[in-house]
Amino acid sequence: MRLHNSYTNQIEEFTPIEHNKVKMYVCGPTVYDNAHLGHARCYITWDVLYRYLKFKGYEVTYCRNVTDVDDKILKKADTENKTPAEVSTYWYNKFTDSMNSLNNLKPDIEPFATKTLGEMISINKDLIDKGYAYVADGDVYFRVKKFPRYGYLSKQPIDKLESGARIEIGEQKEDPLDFALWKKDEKFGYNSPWGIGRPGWHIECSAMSRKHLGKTIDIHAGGADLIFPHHENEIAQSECANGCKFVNYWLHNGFVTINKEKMSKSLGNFLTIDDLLKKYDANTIRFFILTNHYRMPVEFSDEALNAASNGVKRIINAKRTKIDETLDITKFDEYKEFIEAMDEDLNTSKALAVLFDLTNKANKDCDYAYTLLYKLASVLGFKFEKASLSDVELKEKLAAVSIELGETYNSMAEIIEKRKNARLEKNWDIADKIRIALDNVGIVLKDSKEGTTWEVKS
RNA sequence: GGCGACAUGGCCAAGUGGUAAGGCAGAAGCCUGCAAAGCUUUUAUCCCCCAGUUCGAAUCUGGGUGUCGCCUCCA
Repeated sequence: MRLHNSYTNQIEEFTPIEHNKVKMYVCGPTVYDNAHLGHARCYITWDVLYRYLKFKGYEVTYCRNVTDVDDKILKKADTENKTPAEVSTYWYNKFTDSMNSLNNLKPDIEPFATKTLGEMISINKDLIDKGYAYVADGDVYFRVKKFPRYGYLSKQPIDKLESGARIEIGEQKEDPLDFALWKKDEKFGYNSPWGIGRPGWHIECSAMSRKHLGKTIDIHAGGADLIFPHHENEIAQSECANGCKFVNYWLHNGFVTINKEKMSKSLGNFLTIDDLLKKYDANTIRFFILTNHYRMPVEFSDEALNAASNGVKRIINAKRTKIDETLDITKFDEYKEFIEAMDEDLNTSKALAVLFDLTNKANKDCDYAYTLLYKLASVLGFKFEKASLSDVELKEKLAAVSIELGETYNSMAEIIEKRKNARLEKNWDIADKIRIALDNVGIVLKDSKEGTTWEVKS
C-alpha cells in the first residue's frame, strides 16, 4: 500500500520495519475539555488506518497517548479548585466515551504522560550528556541549532523560523529557537535531577513512543497543525537522543472547517462530539469524514451532515442476508476495487463508492453482496446494528403513545396487532393515527407482505 | 513576508494524458390503502481564467485569479 509521507512530501510504498508488523503512534488528546468534530476527524481517520492495516493482515501495535500534564489542565485545576489528576481523569473518561460513541477502536496502548516521566527524564539526560540540551535555572532546553535537519518536516528554512521565535519572560534560553524539554514548576511539578518541574509537551510523545514502541517506529500520525512545532521538535529530540531515525512515515490529517475557517478551540467555532451525537449518529459522522480524502479540508455544515446521514442510511438499509463466513471475499472484483482504493493513500471516497455499488447489488438480491458489504463497511468502522431502545425508553414511548391514542398499550406487539386489525377492516383513519403517533416518538413502522416491523428512527 | 495545499454539475466528491466514478438534493415512473424502504429512468459537449506542450489535457508546463492552512497553544 502507498501512503503520503509528510517528511518527504511524497506518496510512498509502505514497508514496515519488521515484516508484517506495524508500530503506529498517534498524538492523543490533552484532556482538559470536550473533544470536538476536529478531534473526531483525526481519530476516525487513524482508526480507519488501524482497522485497514489489521484487515490487510498486519500485526499492528497502535499507541495513542494521553497528555495529562499541561498548562491548560493546570489552569483548569486552579480555577476549579481541583487536582490536575481530577481534571485529567474526568476529561479522559469523557474523551473515551466520545471515542466509543464514534465506534473508534481502543488503541492497544494508551500511555499517560504522568506515567512516563522516567523515560522523559532519561531522554533529557541523554540529550544533556550529548550536548543537545542544557539546564538553565531549573529549566531544560533543546539546542535547536545543534540539529541540522531542524525544519525539514515542516519545510521551514531555519532563518525564517528564527525570525518568528521569541523568548518569553522568565525563560533562560540561549537562542530564541530553543524549546523547553523541562520546565521548572514548584507548585505542580515532579522531582527531577534539575529540580521540581514538569515536562515540555514535545518530550512527552518522544518518551511515550520510545517506551512503548521503540526507538524507530513505522507510522506517526496526527493533525496537520502538529507538524510545527510539535512533530519537528519530536524528531529533533528523539533522533539526537537515540542516534537513529525516529519515524519512517509521518502522516497528517487535514482540518474540519466551518465557514471556511479551521474549527478550533482558540477560534471558539467548534462543535463538540457530544452535541453532534445528539443530532447525528456515529455512522453519519464517520461517513461525513470519510467522503473526503483525509488530507483535504472538510467543510462542516448541517446540510453536509444531513446529506451524509441520508447517504449512510442507504448503505445501512441494504437488503440483508445471513453473513456467509465461509465466503472467500477476496475473489470478488468489488473487493479488489476496495483494496485498490484504500491502498492508494486511503482513498476512502472511492472505497465508499464500492460500498454503494455493493448496496445496490444487495438490494437486487445478489447473493454475495451483503456479506462483502458488511465486511468492507466494517473496515471503515460502520455499524450495521440498528439503534435499539432500553426497556425504560420503550416504556416511556409506549406511555406517550397510549396517551395520544387514548388507549393503553404495554408492548409494540399490541399496537401493531391493533393496527393490523384496523387495516384489515380498511379503517385507514385509525391505522394512520397509530403510525403518526409512533412516528412522533421516533418509531417508524414498515409494512411489507411478511407483516409489519418497527425500528427506531435514526 | 516564508512554506504548504486546494479550485470538477444545485451541494459533497472520485478521477494525474485517451475523451467526466459515486453520493445527496431535484424530476418522472413502479411498488404501497397511505407511508417508509426499495427498484427503474433522468441531471456537466465539460472540469476557475489565459497561454503553451501533445495526434489528444480536468489531468503536464508557464502565467494569472480566488480560497484555505502552518509559521504561537491547537486534531
